Amino acid sequence: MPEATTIRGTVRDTVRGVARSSGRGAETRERILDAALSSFGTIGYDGTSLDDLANGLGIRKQTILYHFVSKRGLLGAVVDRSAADLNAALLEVLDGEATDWERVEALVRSVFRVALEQPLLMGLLREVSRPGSPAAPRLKGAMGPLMDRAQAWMEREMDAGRMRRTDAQLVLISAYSTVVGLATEIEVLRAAGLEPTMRTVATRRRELLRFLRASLDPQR
Amino acid sequence: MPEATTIRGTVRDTVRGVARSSGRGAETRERILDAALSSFGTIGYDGTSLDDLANGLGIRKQTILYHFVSKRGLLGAVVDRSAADLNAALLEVLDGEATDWERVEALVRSVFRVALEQPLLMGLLREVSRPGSPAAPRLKGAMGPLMDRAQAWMEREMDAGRMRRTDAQLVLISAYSTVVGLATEIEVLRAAGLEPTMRTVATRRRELLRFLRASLDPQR
DNA sequence: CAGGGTACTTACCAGATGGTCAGGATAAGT
DNA sequence: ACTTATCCTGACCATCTGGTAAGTACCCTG
Repeated sequence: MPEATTIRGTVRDTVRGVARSSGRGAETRERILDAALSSFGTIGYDGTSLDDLANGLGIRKQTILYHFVSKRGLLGAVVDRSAADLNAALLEVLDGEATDWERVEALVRSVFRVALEQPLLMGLLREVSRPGSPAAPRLKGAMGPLMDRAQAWMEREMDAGRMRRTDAQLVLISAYSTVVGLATEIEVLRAAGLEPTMRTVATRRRELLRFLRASLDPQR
Repeated sequence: MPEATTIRGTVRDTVRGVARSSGRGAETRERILDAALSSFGTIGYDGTSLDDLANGLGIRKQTILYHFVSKRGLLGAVVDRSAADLNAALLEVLDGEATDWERVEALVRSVFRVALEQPLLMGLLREVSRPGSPAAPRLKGAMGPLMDRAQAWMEREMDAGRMRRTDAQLVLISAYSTVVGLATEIEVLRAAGLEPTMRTVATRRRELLRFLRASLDPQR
């Protein structure tokens, strides 16, 4: 399943640490990561077999293991890359000049843009957010610092009276769940025979913004 | 993992069709279903091994296969029973005397009550709502008629001018996703080291009601 | 052209998985 | 006492799983 390979990699290559030898193998490596993201995000980690993954790529399973050592290693790499994508999108906003509510709005729009470009990524997040997932700690490690930074910023805003005082972490988790829930919603839509449109996603985004405004806006 | 076996089965036994011979084996059958629901809803269908399931029950794997023929059969039975639980809760409201907005509110409260009593059920729904799931058609078959009925009712309300005219199916799917998303949210909360409280769930419920009101309330 | 690293493959394996088959135990019916 | 049906189990198996070991082909560099 080619799965609409959406335009990726704008920022990624400069972000990812090792930068990989960039020889011929880098392309294969990238193709494996794409296919793995797709598979993990839809049929899940346990449901994914390395043989199937390799066959779908016209490659031998051992090639995957050569690049990523183990199945868990592959999952780890996929999570790292995806987290880097999300981080890049969010950092762009956090380092931008938008302030107060504008910044919140920019953050939400940024995340939803990523979700639209790479719907599979949401599926991966959902898969990996489960407590038993082998990559749960890794995700936490990759996304945690950013979440902490966002939380700290929110609390500073609260101290300054520009945000209503609430549990910042709870609000963040709620927002995270909403975004990840997009994956479920899209799948349910498809199961019901409806192709998800921009409108359905926009509705969710509007609802999230409304929730955030109600939680954070200092006046009322 | 005993997993807080919550009070189940009030209505179920009268609902489930076959009623099973109710001999000695019925108890074992029920215990298997409980354990399977727990396992499928947390570590997923693929992540569940019949051997582990059986060991956890102090039983041999063949006993499971005797009762449910195959692993898919077991999943099907779990889905059927869970769908029956949900159906019973919803039918109670749909056959009740509440009307208009009161009825919507009663439906939402009813579903959230079930979600609170049986959090595992939401995990199962999420697992089974995925396109590749072997039980996806079964879930559709079990829940579809009720959804259709709800949709038809909403459209009658719209025709009568008691509800704002929108895409009823889309609203229903959105609500469904929100409820199922509870499973994800609870897991993320736990992963963040927070024990989910009544408050977090209540917030979600309030948000869903707000969304429904905004979508359906005829006056603005 | 020798040597070494990179990319990928064939051959192979130990363990786990879902599933089959042939029973054994117990209780109920005749 | 004989049968029958229900419930459960041990022995066994084909297949698939992730993973290892040992190559092969292809660069590049000295």
